[in-house]
Amino acid sequence: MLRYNMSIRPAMPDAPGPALADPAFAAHDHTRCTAAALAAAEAVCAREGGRLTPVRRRTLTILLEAHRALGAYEVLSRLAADGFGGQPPVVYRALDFLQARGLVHRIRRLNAFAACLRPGEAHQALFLICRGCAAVAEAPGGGVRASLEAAAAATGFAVERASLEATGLCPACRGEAP
Amino acid sequence: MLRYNMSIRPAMPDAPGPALADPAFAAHDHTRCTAAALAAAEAVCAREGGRLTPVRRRTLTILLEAHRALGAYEVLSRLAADGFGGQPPVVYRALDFLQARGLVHRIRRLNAFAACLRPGEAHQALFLICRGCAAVAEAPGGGVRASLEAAAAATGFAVERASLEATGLCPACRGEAP
DNA sequence: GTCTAGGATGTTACGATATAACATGTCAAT
DNA sequence: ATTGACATGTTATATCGTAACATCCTAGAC
Ligand SMILES: [Zn+2]
Ligand SMILES: [Zn+2]
Ligand SMILES: [Zn+2]
Ligand SMILES: [Zn+2]
Repeated sequence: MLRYNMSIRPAMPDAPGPALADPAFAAHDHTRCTAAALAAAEAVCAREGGRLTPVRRRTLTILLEAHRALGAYEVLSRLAADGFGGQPPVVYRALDFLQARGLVHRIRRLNAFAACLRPGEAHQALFLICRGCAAVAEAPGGGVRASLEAAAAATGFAVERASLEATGLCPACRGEAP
Repeated sequence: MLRYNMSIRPAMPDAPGPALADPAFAAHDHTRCTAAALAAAEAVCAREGGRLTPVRRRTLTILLEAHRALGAYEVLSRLAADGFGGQPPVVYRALDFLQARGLVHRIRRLNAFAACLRPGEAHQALFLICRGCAAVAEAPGGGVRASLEAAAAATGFAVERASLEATGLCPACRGEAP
């Protein structure tokens, strides 16, 4: 198990903006999770239909490699740098495709997108956004989702999709700035 | 108890867009809840500081009277029609003020704002957004919030604010289009 | 009453995010 | 080869949100 900031992206401050999205602010082997996610993406497309075309694949790998939440225009500029069309619809369409298959999540509080860390598995994402370091973690939100459905059922509402996002302080930032 | 569409806004189709925000898709006396919310707003300002100036008061009553989620520019155009400044910062500042005091909620999935239905009471809002009729209900989300905090605690994350929003079908629309 | 400092509002200008609409291209099945 | 479905490229524009600065109002100090 590798410490993310120590070994995976040692010399890439990568400017400010929404940051890391890892399982729960915990370290992990990033190259491995990227490869796994890409393989899962192929499998999902094979199963659910739709082709993982070059733009779509590149969009996904951009999000996986960045390993943090990126704005659509940030993704777009990287796509353009790689020779793909540089207009907004290109990236929004790719993101739509990936979102529809659960390979990418949208984080509404940030107007940003992040690669899913559990592609292929049915799950409810819960995003924890640190206001100290801008890190974003995708945590399992199954329990929260169940609780939400119970609350909704009390009013007769049938939940189809839920967005669960919280802001606060990650473990590291709690120590620094309590 | 009055049936909202029958007696409160009988002749006002009010165009499409995000719709009603009532306690749980249930009917209620709207003039009463508007007056109560305004009184609560005065009390909150007296207690927490800040003045409920004309623009701010009017912004709040616009949301209360619309009784649904409104985009900032929708609110703005109504403010302008009432003689208040017609520039975006006017409405965004008023909305910021009201949000900071819990008198208005922001609904991120809709890029819209709705008057709080429990002003003055500490509470976690849970928004239920119907994809059939675009109605929006603010339900009590205390239980969901507790569940979310438990999930976050498992990763050492300290939750400060949470947005809980679900899309699905309201009771009425479930019957019509199951 | 005047002065003054902080807060509130008005206004210009711009930045950031997202989509509509249409043209073009690709590919696999007939 | 033809065709139809899907995918991409491109132009233009819609929608949402903020920075920065000028002006004004108001409450307390004197
Ligand atoms: Zn996920
Ligand atoms: Zn942090
Ligand atoms: Zn509320
Ligand atoms: Zn409905």
